[in-house]
Amino acid sequence: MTTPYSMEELVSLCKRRGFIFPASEIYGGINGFWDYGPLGTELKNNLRDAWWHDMVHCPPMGPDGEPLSIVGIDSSIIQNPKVWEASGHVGGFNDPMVDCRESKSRYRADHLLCLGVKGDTSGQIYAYIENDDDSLASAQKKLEKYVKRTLSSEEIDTCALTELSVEELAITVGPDTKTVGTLTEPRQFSLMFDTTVGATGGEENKAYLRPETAQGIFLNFMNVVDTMRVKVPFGIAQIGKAFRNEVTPRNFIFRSREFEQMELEWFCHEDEAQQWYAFWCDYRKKWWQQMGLTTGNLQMRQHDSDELAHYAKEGCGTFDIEYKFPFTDPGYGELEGVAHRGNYDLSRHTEFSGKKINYFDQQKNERYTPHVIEPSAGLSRGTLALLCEAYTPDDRPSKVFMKFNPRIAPIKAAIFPLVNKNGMPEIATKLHEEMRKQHVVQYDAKQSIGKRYARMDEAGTPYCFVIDGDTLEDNTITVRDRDTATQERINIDQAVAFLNDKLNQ
RNA sequence: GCGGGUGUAGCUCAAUUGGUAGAGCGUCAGCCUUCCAAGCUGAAUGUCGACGGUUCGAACCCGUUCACCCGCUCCA
Repeated sequence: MTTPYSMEELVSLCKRRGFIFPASEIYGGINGFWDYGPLGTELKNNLRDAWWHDMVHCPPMGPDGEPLSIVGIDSSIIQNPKVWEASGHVGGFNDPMVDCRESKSRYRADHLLCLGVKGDTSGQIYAYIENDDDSLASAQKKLEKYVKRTLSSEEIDTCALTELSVEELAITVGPDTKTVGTLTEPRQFSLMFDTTVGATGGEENKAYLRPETAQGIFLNFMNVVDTMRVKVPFGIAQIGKAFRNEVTPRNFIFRSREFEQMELEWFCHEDEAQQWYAFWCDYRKKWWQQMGLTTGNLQMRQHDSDELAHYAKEGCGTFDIEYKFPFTDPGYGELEGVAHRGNYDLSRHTEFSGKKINYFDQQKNERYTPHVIEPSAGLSRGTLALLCEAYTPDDRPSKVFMKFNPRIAPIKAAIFPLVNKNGMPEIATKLHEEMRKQHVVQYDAKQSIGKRYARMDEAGTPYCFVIDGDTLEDNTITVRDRDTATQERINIDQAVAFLNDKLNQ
């Protein structure tokens, strides 16, 4: 089944109803950046708060039935630049790229290898893609055609494309072309944002905006162990902005250059890591379902070994929780990655800083560097998934409504006087003032009741309380349900309890 | 980064072969209204994405640029 609506419709509603706007729009916008409007901010904050509550304040029970121990931190976006050398990001996020002018293809330079005849510096060189048998066969075929004979493996010289000189690159044939010299020189694509610390500037003061929040947690591992009386296994959580100079920002807020992450680093003994990995994969999928992603648009996917990140190679892999967005349909896009990072990060920081970063288990009398299971979720992407999931075309007057889970809906309820006279506004205003002490609610007395319902449908408000003529007689009001557009009548004194009850379901 | 497309009011879109911008919806005000964008009256809103050029005159033609969408590419 394909998505019954287009991304343009959703983007249009987000703009129209104040969820998301293009950043610096009056200046023509800026590629890869978006602003959250009033409703989008509420929505995102609700998702963020739900995560913090469910992961830090009230985490799930562990496999042994005991509550998990998780604490939160909020680390600086800018850290000592050595952090990113130790983490591998300075190396790993600086991929040299090569473009082919003829085939319009782009390759990672360090993923290209080259074939040539041994000892022959005047002939042609043929590039092929690493670990791609077809590409290798094609390159060898082209080389043999060029020298007009079959070559034995002893006669063929292989080297990395990055080792070629400018002259050699000029006589190189790209993987997907037959002419020489179509490949550009390898260019660095730095995925990390540079900035300068200090007013005087200068290269020696260069620093980076963090490309992930995780490192701030590893940096503070010993601080937390020394101050919080935590025992392994335990977790440290953090929510915050991260920055990446994506080559191609695309698909609304899905791949933006400034985004928010919700990351947990779960520290455990190596022997238990596999068990915790399975535990977190399972729990995190359930969590997303609880947030309202329940229609089968979620899937779990184990990474292939060749797509593992540099930090995950030591461990046992990465599981992606993916969502079927309208722009990925029928494919899926990553919402959260649950990675087994091994003890890569703590070990690297031990090595680069020279500081002791480990844990001593008094019971076992064992000192070790904990392994890490990392459920790393995208708050921005999660917000987008909630928007995509909620968007529900319908034949009602608004033609569409946002079917948010009440727990994460930006506005929980609206209070209307049926008509703006006869004492109804006074009662409605009083109810509104009572309700807003506990929940985000809106009062609206303007225009017809139908328009007010329609507005709330597009904002995704799950309940509308209406004070009508009967209220004056018997103290009852109607509650209109967003999803069914049906009403029930309750006593006005029970309205707050009614809403509390619905939001806690 | 490449190829294609789009850019006019908050949103969706018009504007005859170049003659200094309109509609619907929404928004706002008033009246009316006892339950689903109802009705009546009125109002506000655009440097036609930006810059430059051609022209007596450009939303329209040309160039550059920016943003968004689609397809490649990339994706910790």
